[in-house]
Amino acid sequence: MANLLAPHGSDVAPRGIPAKRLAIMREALEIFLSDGYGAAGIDAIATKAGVSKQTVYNHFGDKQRLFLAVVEAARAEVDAGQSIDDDLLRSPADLRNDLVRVGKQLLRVIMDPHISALRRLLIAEAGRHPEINGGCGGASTGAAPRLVDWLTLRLVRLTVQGKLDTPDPERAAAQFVALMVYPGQQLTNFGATPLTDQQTEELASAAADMFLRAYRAS
Amino acid sequence: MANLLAPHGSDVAPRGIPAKRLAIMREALEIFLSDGYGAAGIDAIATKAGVSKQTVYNHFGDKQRLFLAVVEAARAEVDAGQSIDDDLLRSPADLRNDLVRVGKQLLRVIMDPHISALRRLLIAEAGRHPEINGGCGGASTGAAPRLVDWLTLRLVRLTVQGKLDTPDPERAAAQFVALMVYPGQQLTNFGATPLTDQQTEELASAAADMFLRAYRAS
Amino acid sequence: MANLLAPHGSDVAPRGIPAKRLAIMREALEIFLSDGYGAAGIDAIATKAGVSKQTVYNHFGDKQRLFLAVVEAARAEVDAGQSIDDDLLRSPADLRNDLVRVGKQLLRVIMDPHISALRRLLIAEAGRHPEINGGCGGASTGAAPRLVDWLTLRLVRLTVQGKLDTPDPERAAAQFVALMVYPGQQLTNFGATPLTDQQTEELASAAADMFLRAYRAS
Amino acid sequence: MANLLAPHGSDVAPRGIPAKRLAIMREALEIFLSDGYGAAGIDAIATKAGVSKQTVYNHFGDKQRLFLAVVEAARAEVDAGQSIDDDLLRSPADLRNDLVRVGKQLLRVIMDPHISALRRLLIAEAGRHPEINGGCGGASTGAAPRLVDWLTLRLVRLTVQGKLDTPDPERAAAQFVALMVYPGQQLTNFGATPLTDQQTEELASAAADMFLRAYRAS
DNA sequence: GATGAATGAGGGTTCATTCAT
DNA sequence: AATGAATGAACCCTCATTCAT
Repeated sequence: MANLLAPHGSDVAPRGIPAKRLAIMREALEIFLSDGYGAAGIDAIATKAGVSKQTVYNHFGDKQRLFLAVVEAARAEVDAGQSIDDDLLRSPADLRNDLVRVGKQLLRVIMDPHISALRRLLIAEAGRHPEINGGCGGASTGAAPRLVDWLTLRLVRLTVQGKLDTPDPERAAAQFVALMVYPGQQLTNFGATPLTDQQTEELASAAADMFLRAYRAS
Repeated sequence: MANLLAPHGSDVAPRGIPAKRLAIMREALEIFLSDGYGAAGIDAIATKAGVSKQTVYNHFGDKQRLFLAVVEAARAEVDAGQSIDDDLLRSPADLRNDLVRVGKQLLRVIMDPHISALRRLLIAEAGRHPEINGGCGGASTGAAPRLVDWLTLRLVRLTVQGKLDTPDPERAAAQFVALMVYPGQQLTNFGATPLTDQQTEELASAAADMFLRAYRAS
Repeated sequence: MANLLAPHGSDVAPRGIPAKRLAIMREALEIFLSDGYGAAGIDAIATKAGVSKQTVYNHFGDKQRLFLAVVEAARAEVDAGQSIDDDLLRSPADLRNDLVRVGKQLLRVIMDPHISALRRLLIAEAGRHPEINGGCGGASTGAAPRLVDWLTLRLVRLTVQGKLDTPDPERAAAQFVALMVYPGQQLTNFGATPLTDQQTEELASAAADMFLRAYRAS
Repeated sequence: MANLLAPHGSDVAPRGIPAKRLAIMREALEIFLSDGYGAAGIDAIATKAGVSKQTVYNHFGDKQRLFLAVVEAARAEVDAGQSIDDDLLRSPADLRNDLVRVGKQLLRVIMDPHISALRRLLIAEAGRHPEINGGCGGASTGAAPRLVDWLTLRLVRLTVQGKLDTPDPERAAAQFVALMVYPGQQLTNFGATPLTDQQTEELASAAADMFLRAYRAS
């Protein structure tokens, strides 16, 4: 995996991607994230990547295509990297406790500074670069479809086990995410400022509490 | 009120704000919203407002201060303009029905194209312009604190009436908003594409259902 | 008159044309003439004119419009500046001698290095800048319609006087010009190398001789 | 012969010229003619010729040498291709008629769009590329020395036959050409716009008429 | 002989900003 | 309070050219 968001250490070109191309993408992502599309300068990207400006153009054609390539790669990497401790919610002794722990992990993943920055960038440029959305709806803005899928599976199992009563498990999973993430984004300006541990705890708790009030098997 | 988001009709300067200053702010907002801060050009703003470029500088000092002034005014206007039908959830015969109607109105307000565009702009620039947040936390990014306050009041009353059981009404209100708005933003790329009537209906229904499962008085 | 082709002395703005604008035009003409449109650089023009590059753009919009403005002004100046000794061919004692002297003056005007350079530029860019021709046909490429008119008048008068027999004086005038100018251009690569005095003499003589053989009254 | 100006059909390399070299020259000529030397891009030439940019450099060294090679080949081809119906002016029953027909053929050859484009290019770049003129004077700018030679021969013969009286047949031939070609170039901006049939007819007639007035044997 | 990758310099153009009036 | 003219820096992009293969 390309590891675009990693520190600049690993110069190994992963998928046969030439090292220079990778370097360009890494620096481009960093600059796009911090400056936005409009204020990002090809010159700065090239310099930071240690290549000539024209090399950037040889590889990507123009600024917009560079942007799209970088964003696509970053999104793929984010999607691939998200995961939650697989032991949770499997056969929980303390259901609320597991829910809270899942919630905290979800928040840590979704509110991760790099991911949040990417999300802010995507939100900002969505209107100006329609190609940015691969038809997959809002999921593309950096939400966590894979996490929702993972959670859905767990809810189905818990419902079968008689511990929950979720008439529509996928919807319930999405609701659990919404209950935490939305206020989390409000509190942090979409990740611009970090979420404290205490806030994380409170958000996860509140979400778990409402979730259990609504869906715990009676 | 300045009416920045209104069509260019009313040339009357409201609160003693000079007409030219108002024109500048109006056009600046429009351009900032459509192009973003970085790509917006003072020249274009001045031209569209029918004034000299230097007049813009005379009034606002520089681009950043113009941006902040415009954003602040727009936010104030948005905050002042949000309202919900005051008859709802007062003493509802059909509680779920009222909740759904409140939800739909909330969605219409929050997902309004102008407001969404402003929110996207704020999210995009939040990291680059720290002054944008006046210490009021996430609320400033276009959420609806007033709406939450309004809803909290209703929930308190309904709980007193014995129709609901909300241990923390303010939290419950915020949760109700989150349940609708978060998926709404996901579906529409934060308002870049409009929400259909059917989607609105479904989001409000799903939120009301979960809300009632969690908080209806037993 | 703007005096674009003159040495850089006279900083007086003639027709209310601002001095900087005039300086830009003067240097632009010089660079366009020596480098051609494509190779001419706005940067060099601005520097030589002692202004900022942006000032050039403020005045002329873009390179093409600058080019057209400069060419138009130069052409107007050339058209206004061409003249021939008015005593010639008035009531000539020695018709051939006057014809030769007119021919030599014509050649000197038409083969003037500055004018030739302008003509080469116009010829080179005619295909790429259609606006360059003001509908006046080939005359616009730097030929000498005014000189032809002047000569036509003389031929009419001489025919009336019975000294010539020109059935179509305007055509005869144009023919006299063609007889000299065409070989003159061939010999000098359209003015890129100067015409020697001897060549001038021979061309004028040959043209006069043929002209008289064709049109002298019998 | 290289057939540079022909449509891209014949891929046979004629004189042992490698096919790729020929393709490069062909496309280079086309681009030089349409864009001029300065605006022509090696990249575009290589792409259109279906070779790598470096191949162009391997063959021609640099842009200037490519330009000179191409121009030289094109000029050779033009010189070789010009010819006039050999029956004309041999022993004409109607001298004026033959002269007019010769004039029209001359005009068609000299005002041919490809040849005119080449002439404009040569005129434009003559000042910047001194090597362009192989010491052969004005003939190099696309005039028709071979045609003048051909015509001279005819005039000598007609003078011997007593039908004409040309004291200097070569000069007379050049004059005949000048009388047509110069106004033809003026009318068409040196071939940028085509000459109509009627214009051709008129030019040839006028030239023939003056020519006969001057040189018909009395 | 042919290529893809890379380069430094420069292209035209627009930026936010200031000065004189 | 408002303007037109001017600026230096930076923008994205393309140029002719070379190196390693």
